[in-house]
Amino acid sequence: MYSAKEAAEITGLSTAALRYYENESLLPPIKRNDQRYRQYTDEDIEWIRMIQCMRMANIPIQSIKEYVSLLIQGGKTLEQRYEMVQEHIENIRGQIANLQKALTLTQSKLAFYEKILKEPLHQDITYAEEWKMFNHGGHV
Amino acid sequence: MYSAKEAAEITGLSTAALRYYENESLLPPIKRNDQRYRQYTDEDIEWIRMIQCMRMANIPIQSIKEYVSLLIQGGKTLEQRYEMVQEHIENIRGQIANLQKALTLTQSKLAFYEKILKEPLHQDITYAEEWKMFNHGGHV
DNA sequence: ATAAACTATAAAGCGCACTTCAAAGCAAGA
DNA sequence: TCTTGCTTTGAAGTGCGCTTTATAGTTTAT
Repeated sequence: MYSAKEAAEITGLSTAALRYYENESLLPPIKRNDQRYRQYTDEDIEWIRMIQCMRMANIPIQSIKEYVSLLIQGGKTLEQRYEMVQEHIENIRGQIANLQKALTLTQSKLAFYEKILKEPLHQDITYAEEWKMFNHGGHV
Repeated sequence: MYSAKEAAEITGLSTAALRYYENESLLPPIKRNDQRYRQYTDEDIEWIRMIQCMRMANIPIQSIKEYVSLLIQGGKTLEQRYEMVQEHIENIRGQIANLQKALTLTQSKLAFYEKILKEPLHQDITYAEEWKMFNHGGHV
């Protein structure tokens, strides 16, 4: 059993964020002691980690909420959850693809800068020319 | 030369977003015709595409602004820009790493669901158990 | 007895990246 | 002339994901 503060330390979230998640029904209602203080179980911590994983994938709070709702309803919602997870995967793949594209372009930019730092040009390049230069293969 | 509407169509942004970028100095001041309407040049469009690339990498407006400011100042800011681009690359790599991690876990989840859909369990699993099951290798 | 440390709640606030609104102007076509 | 369509501006509004604030309660140490 962990206090609010401990749960926050373990997960790296703030106590406020944990309460926010609970209010938004991303977490089940956390047990309280007779002082009405929250007592997070190991299962709660696992649960929080799952939410962190989903947040890491930029899944919106609302979608997590829907998923959690199905999960709590149990076995008969399995197919719906299966479909949601498939969509999440597609979404993550899309994000990765975008980032890869941006990474490639940004690396070209870096290479371009490295080249100029080594062999300085004796003439300034306009902003758009610079962009074109690495975006279209080094020719203005 | 493109009207506001055309520039919006070409880039996929809204005219409002284009004005917002201009106000925030992500774009240089766009030329106007004698009706005071904006006239986007091909260079402006290229410029916008660069911003879109940076936004795709989740680079905040403020950072783009700083980068653009250096770019407009020209050649003597090359090293600063070089460093910024390096940081952007590290940042993008970090984002990709996070997404890869989330993707792996989510794929495990999908595999877990597929298995259960084929060979149904005759007992419900609790939420945290389900998570543990795929997160820790299939054992509760 | 008092202060320090932890907790609780509801409500308001915040930073970001836009979007929407309201009021106005110009220009071409019916 | 009047409507339609495009544009302008500043200001206010929106949605998200929390954070901060204000107020209050309990327990432990000094």
